[in-house]
Amino acid sequence: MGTSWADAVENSPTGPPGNAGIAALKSAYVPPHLRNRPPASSVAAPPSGNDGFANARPTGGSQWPASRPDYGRRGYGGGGRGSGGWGGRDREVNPFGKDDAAAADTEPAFNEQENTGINFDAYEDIAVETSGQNIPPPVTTFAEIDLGDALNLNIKRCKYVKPTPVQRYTIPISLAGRDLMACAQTGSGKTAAFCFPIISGIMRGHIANRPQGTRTVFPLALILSPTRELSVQIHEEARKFSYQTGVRVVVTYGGAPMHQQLRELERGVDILVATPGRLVDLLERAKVSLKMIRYLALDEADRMLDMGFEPQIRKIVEEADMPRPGERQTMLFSATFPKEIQSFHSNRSQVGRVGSSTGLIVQRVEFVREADKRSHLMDLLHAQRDSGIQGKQALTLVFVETKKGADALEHWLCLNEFPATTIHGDRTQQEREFALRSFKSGRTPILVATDVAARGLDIPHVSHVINFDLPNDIDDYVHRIGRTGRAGKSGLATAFFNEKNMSMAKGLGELMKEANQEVPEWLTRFAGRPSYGGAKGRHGGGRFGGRDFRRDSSSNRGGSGHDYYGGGGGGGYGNYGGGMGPGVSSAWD
DNA sequence: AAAAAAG
Repeated sequence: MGTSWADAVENSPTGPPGNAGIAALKSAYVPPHLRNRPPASSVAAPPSGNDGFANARPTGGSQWPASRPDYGRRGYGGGGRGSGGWGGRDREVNPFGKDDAAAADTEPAFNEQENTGINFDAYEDIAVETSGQNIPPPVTTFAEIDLGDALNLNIKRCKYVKPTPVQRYTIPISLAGRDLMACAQTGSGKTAAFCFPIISGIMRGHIANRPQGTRTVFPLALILSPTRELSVQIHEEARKFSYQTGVRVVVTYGGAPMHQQLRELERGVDILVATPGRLVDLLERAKVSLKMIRYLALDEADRMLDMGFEPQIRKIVEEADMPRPGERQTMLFSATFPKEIQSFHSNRSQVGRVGSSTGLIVQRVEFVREADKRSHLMDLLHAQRDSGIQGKQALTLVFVETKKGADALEHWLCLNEFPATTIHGDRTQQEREFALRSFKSGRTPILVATDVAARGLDIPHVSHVINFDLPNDIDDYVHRIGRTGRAGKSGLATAFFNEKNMSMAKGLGELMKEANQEVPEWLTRFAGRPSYGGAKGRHGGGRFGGRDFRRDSSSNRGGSGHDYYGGGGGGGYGNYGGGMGPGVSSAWD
């Protein structure tokens, strides 16, 4: 498999040694039965001197004071900074709405965690490993990192009391100007993890003047995500973090009229959140230039580096005017990373993993013949309706394989008086967004979805994920069930398994076993069949010919393993040495 | 083989 395009994303072939070193963290979710084991930490990668932006000069008299004494004044953002920032006449809408009344000073701290939606206690015991040379140490409080007054106030407004593990480890790394690759779910505070350093860096960094007198805009940071809804979600969060910092965040995505997005862009943009297709369009129309990009963040990075996105990502990262690696900071985030992506990083990489919330999900798998799926689904829905689970705030997400299948199932559910809606790529963007809102609000507490909803979407109160059709890739399964058990809450995931899913038997069984779930005997039996067992992982059934590295490393337990040492990306994976021995071979260990 | 992402 050609890796050069991904190398362009992540590596610096020409830069000085280590200049584009991917600093990251490695961590492992530790289920309750294995906790209280000391977290491993290894430092093995070659030096990474990518401090290109870490040592951004103090701003001196620039318009970007590290802290803004005027943050209390609404609608003021200090205009006149090229294409970025809020124009003086613009009034910045308060993204916190009425909640902001409680914003700062008087809010008592003791119950704030309640409101974050993140069950911090569930994260307390997560072991985190980092690997790489001279990794900045993790922090335990936001106070330890100087993000600036305005950003700190927004953190307070968000009612974040202390950083989540992914934030504790990645923020210092990012602030030090290092590239990183981190494995974590959105509900674990991932968006903040890459937004805080970007916002902080833009505020205090020295910003060269952006070209004037052109309608082209020059964002300083680019955040890419694989679906429109995810981009919208990231934008909403990023707006909160950047409120009254003077840093302007704009989102662009397809399926919506372009002129409105263009108007937003022309009002100034510092951080651009985008889906690849629309961004390519904007680049070709010269509406956007990437010349000034200092930060590139890929959310759901494994999907972004997937074959289907390759041409677009290549255009954006290689063929447009984006600064090369080493001249920009690159951050990759995903809940799963196939080993091929890791090998792209070669021996400069440091790969991380932060507690996936999968351990908080009860996983069940049931053998359901294709023809029985609907009635079985009906049984489940009836049961949870009767037991009151399907209240207003308990949502059920049903994944199916095809768009057509989604429509059909939604129709059937509605006929049977189950309030359902559907989201998939054949619906208009308006319909998609309406469906998502209707689901979130509980108006239609059943959402039938294709994989468009599998990744990254943070929907509170999804109590049940049903894999009506199982995916063909264990990573997709991990992403899908990650829609429940968000932010440290518990959730239920039910999968319908039948003879069409034999290729998943081994992977699913292993995954469930390692997550300390009850594995049906029949599934183990299927997994043991030589014709099915492990064919996928070993011979490349996945998109990358492999699976999430956690899974790979666990399948390497017995033997020849470690193909990542010699593997494709031109380099070792030696940094695994101390941190990822057999004893720590899996996320679920 | 399917889904997503431009119109």
